[in-house]
Amino acid sequence: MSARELPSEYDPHAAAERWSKAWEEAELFTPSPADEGEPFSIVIPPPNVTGALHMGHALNNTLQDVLVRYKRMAGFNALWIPGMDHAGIATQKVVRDRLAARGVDWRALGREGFVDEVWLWKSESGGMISKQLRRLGVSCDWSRERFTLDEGLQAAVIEHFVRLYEQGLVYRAERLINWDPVDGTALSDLEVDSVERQGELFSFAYPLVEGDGEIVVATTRPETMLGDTAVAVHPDDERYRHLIGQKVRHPFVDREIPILADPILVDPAFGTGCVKITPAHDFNDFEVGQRHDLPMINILERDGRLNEQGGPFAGLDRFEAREQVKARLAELGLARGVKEHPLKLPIAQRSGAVVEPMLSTQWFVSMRPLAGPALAAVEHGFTNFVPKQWENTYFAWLRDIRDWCISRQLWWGHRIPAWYDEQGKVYVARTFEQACEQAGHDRLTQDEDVLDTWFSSALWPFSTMGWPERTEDLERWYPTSVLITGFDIIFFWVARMMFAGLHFTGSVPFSDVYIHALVRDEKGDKMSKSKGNVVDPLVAVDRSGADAFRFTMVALAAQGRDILWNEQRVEVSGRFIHKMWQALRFCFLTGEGYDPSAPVELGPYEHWIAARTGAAVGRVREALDGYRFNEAASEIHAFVWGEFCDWYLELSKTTLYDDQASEARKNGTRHTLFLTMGAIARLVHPIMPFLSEEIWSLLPGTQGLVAAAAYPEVTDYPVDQAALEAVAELQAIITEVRRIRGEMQIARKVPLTVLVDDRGMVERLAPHADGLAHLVNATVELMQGRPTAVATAVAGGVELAIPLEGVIDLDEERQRLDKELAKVDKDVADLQKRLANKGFTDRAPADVVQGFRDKLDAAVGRQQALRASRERLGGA
RNA sequence: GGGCGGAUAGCUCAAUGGGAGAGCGCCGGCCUUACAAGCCGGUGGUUGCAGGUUCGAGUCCUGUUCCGCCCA
Repeated sequence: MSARELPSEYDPHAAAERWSKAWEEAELFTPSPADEGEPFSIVIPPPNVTGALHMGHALNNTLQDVLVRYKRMAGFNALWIPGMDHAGIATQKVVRDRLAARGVDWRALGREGFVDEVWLWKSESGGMISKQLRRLGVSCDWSRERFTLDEGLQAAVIEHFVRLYEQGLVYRAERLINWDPVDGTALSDLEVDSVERQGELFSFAYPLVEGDGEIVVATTRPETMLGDTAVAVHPDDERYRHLIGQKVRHPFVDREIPILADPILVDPAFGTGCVKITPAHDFNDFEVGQRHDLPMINILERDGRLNEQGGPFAGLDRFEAREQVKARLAELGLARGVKEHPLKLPIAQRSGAVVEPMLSTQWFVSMRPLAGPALAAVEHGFTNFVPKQWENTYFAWLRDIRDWCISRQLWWGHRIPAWYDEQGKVYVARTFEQACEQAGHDRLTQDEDVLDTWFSSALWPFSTMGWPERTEDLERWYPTSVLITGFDIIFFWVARMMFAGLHFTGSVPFSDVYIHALVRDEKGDKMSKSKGNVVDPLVAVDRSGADAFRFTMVALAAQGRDILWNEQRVEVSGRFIHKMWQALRFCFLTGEGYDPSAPVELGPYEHWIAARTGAAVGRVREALDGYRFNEAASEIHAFVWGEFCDWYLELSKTTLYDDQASEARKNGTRHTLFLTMGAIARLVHPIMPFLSEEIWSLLPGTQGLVAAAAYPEVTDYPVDQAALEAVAELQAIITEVRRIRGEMQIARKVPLTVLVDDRGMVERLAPHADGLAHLVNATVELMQGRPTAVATAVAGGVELAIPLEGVIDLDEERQRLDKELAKVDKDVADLQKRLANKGFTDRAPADVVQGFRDKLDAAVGRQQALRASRERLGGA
């Protein structure tokens, strides 16, 4: 490859296409359990099959890919399993709406017909996200892609359910549950959000059965009075004590309702101090009902209309009924006023419907016995959260856990493996045949309901590897190494995987849980469709390429902090890519004569950049090992831009453009340029897979794909202390000369002489004359006599003076030096004070104290040099 | 009501208890044969506030203000 063939601009889109294909063909990401290396595994947090890629997915999968690519290159036998979940409610709704658009009533298709439609939908337009993910360059093993409704995973779910049932941990019971009247299904507690709204508190009176007294209660849901079976007061409340044990008459239905005392529920200071009790439609009232053995009257149909218990209001929608109840109570003279009242509405996450607490027979998982081990595993460090404080969130939820309602009144999902005979007796079994065996006949009908999608997701880390079979994958890669996910599903998913994993496999499903941030817009607002501030990651990828997008994500991914997305940052990343590409072009432009087999002689700059590369490798590895993604990105950036490009490339020119330099030296320089570019390609590969492949493929002497290359190791790069010191000194002088040029506004083309007041330094700098000439257009001479009309500076405690006859304003220079001196005087005083403190020198670690002594020495050296310069100038 | 997180340069964010940094922005200078998407230099801070622990605090403790999130 010659410079002519290397385009002056990098084309991220062409590279993406080329390397995606190459990876696929190489089957690099499809490891075998028999492969060498320590196992490293990740399972993807499965996105919904209905989902489209959003910023959260993009971040989540970028971070996973960074880790997997890194570990793979570092010699691990790395596996990343992708997949999706079947998203019961969401998917059913999507397909239902599509059918409706075609004028088809989904119910008319029947269960089987509808489910067929869903599978058809999935094969045609479902799983878009899995195609979108590829555009990010993810290196998951698509050959192992899973879907929570796959055959194998169905078997796992059945096993899960049946075993828990046999162990008494799954049960069927009539309980108060969250009912979504719009989707017509039960929900778990987690699928209901509490939303604050301004509402009203409606008061009305129940007339006493005996006498003409009344008792006034207040409610935000007047229609629930149709299900009231008690009125409660506080036992110590003087106002009502005489009424306890009496009854009131229900105005609409033929029922007498007892007045009872309940110290737990009733707050005498709130409202009238009397509370209506609707045990079948309120969680607190349910408790009261249990305490006092009250009848539980369900007044609702599945669709939110009132059932026959609603008396005159039967058949009305709940909200319509509310208004009518209020109106009728007013007509009866029982209304006692309305007050504005802030309330918290339970809202179904998926449908947005107001959820109704309802008495219903459902399947539940008994959580207490499962939560214990899941808590202990994290408490004892078998699984570690990063950042650690998320453990609190996890603990809090599990310590206060309630039983999990897992049945859903849907058609799309894992059908519950339970059958009923004519008497309603239940038989739970892995198959219909086994259920028949249990029953002794085959007159059984299967439970109509399906399981909560999360009931199958809970098995994901091992069901994807073939559980309940004992597969080689499981043996090799389970438990997984780390789970990377967002904090919003610690309850939904992480906790459930923990107890399912512990219960069924006997070990935690992952050693680490890395919780990443939420991606917000640049103002810090949550992205949401309704706000219209959603950024489509693929639009950014289209514009700037996947690598720029990924680098931005990684650079912003600081632990424990939300990401404020900033489109500009992607452009900045693009510039970094451009920079690397230009560096590569430089290597080729100057590398035309490179002969890998010719003799190679290395100079101090080559030794210097090698040592610096090793140091950078160490920092990047450390950052990645600690999940400090942003630190890895910034270390790479600082090394590539700030050291390799800014210094080594420039220094290399002194050799490459020097007619006097030997071929071996030139060859050594070219060799080092290519070698370092190779290190850079491997170093950045986990973050920028496409660019790095492109670079790697162009470099001489590289083989195969960089994705399969070894990640650089610190020990690959020798540390040459002398070279480090020599270049550090050179850098110090160059920086000083540049500053003087900048401050005095002396054009680069004006050559300068640097007088150095130290013979040793002059000698040390002699070999770097070309470097000084090239970088700052300056030559070095030993300072003699007392030059005036000079700009002065200090490097390494040595006085530097640059003669500027006719250019320099001596008064200004005096002032500048006085300012510098004041600074260094204060510096010296501070350091002396610190070191004079016996408390410090006695108690601080020796290396810290020594560090400050060195700093003091340096400051004193600088101080002396500055004083000498200042004295030489004389004057005011 | 309980819990968690955040507050550091104009902006976005870093900083194992050891002299507060980066990127962007801003100011000044450069078309220097890799890169003007660039190069060089510079400016910029009472680390929200008040106490405390410590030889030493952005960092640990207590209190407090504001912002955000989770749970009930």
